[in-house]
Amino acid sequence: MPTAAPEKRKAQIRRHATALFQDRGFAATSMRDLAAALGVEAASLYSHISSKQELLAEICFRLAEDFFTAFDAAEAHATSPTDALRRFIGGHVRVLTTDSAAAQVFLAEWRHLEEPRLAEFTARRDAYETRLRALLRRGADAGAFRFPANDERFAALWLLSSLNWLPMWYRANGKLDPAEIAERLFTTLLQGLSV
Amino acid sequence: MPTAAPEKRKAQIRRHATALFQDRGFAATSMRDLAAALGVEAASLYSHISSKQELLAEICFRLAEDFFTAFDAAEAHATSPTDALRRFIGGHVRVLTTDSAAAQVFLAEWRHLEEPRLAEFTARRDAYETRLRALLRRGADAGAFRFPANDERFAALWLLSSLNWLPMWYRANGKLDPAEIAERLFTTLLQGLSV
DNA sequence: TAAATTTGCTAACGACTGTTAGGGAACCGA
DNA sequence: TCGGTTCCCTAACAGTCGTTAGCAAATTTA
Repeated sequence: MPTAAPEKRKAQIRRHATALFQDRGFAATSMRDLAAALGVEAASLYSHISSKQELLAEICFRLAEDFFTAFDAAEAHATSPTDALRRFIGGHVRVLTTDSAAAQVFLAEWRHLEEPRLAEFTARRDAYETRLRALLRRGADAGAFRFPANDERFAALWLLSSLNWLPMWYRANGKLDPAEIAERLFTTLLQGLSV
Repeated sequence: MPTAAPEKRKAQIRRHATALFQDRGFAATSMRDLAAALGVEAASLYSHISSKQELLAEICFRLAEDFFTAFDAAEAHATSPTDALRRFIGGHVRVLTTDSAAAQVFLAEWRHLEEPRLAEFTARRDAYETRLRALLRRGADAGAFRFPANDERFAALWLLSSLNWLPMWYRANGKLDPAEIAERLFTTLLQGLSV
C-alpha cells in the first residue's frame, strides 16, 4: 500500500513555510531559510515538494477551502438573517484564529501566486465576497440590517476589513478566546460605538 | 544657490518606487525593475538615492508624519468626543486616500525596514494607537461611546482595522470621494448594522 | 533477508541581487 | 567661455536565488 499517510514530512515543511512566509513574507523567504528551519539542506526539500510556488498555493487554497466550508455551515444552520451574520462571523473568526499564521499568509501573500492559480484564487475570493453581500442584502430586505446609502457592497468590504485584521494581533493563549472575540465583534458590528 | 528645489528627479523615483512596492511588494521589487520603470539603468539610481532601504524608509515615515499631523488637527478643532472621532476618521481616511499606493506600502511593507528604523517605526505606530485609545476612553467616560467589556484597546484595534483596509479597494476617480467614504464609515462605526 | 521507500547529502547550473567605480555627455548661471 | 551641477552610462563585484543531477544512508515493508 503505497498511499499510507505519506504526508508527515511534507506537513512539517508546510508548517515551517507558513511561519516563515508569515513573518518575513513570501518573497523575502528563501528556500535556504526554510531548509535551515528544518535542519536540512535546501536541495533536500525537493524530495518532498515540487516548488516554492506549490507551498504558497497549498497554504492559500487550503485556507480558502476552510472559509467556504465555514460559510456553508453558517448558512445551513441559520434561523434568521441576524443569526446568519452571527454564525458567519463566528466561522470566519474561527478560521482566522485556528491557524493565524496561515491566515496571514492567505490574506497578505496570495498576490505572489502565479498564473493560472492567481486568477483562480481571486475568483474564489470574489465569490466569497459576493456571498456575503447576498447575506447582507437579504438581511436588509427583511428589515434586520441597514447600511449607509443602502450599499451592501460597501458594507461587505467594511465588514471583512473589520475581521481580517484580527490575525495580526490575535495570540493563541491570549486573554480572549476566539468565540469571545467573535461575540464582541458581532456586538460591535451590529450596535456600533454610540451609546 | 545650490539648494534650489533639488528634489525633482528624486521625487519621480520615489513615486515609481511607491507604485512598484505597492503592487509587487518591497522584497519582490528589484532596483532594475524600478530603473526600467524610469527608463534608466539600475546603477543610475544611485546618483539620486543612497539605497533601496532609504526609499522604503522615506515612504513609510512620510506617511507616519501625515497621520500624526491629521490627528493633531482633528483634536485641535474637536468640540466633543463624538466630534473628535468624526474628525479623526475624516483625517485618517484623507491620508489613506490622498496617496493610496503610499498608504498600502506604509501598512504592508514597513516590516521590511531594518533596525534601527524598524524600532522607530513601530514605536510611532504604537503611539498613534495609544492616542486613539485615549480618545475612545475619554468618549466612554463622557458617556458618548460604549464598547464590549469596556475594552478600549479592543475597540481601537477594531476601528483601525475597519479603516485600514480602505486603500486596497479605494480608487481615485471612483464613485465615492474620500469625504463621503469617511462619512459613511463614521455612521456605520457609530451606529452599526442593526436597524 | 531482500526490495522498496523515505530522507538526506554534495556539487553545481544560470540567473538575478544591491551596490560601487569611474567616466562622459548635457545643461546651468556667471 | 567657464566651472559646477545634474544625469546617465558600461562594467563589474560578491553574494544569493530556485532548482536539478546523481548518489547514499536509513527506515519500512514483504
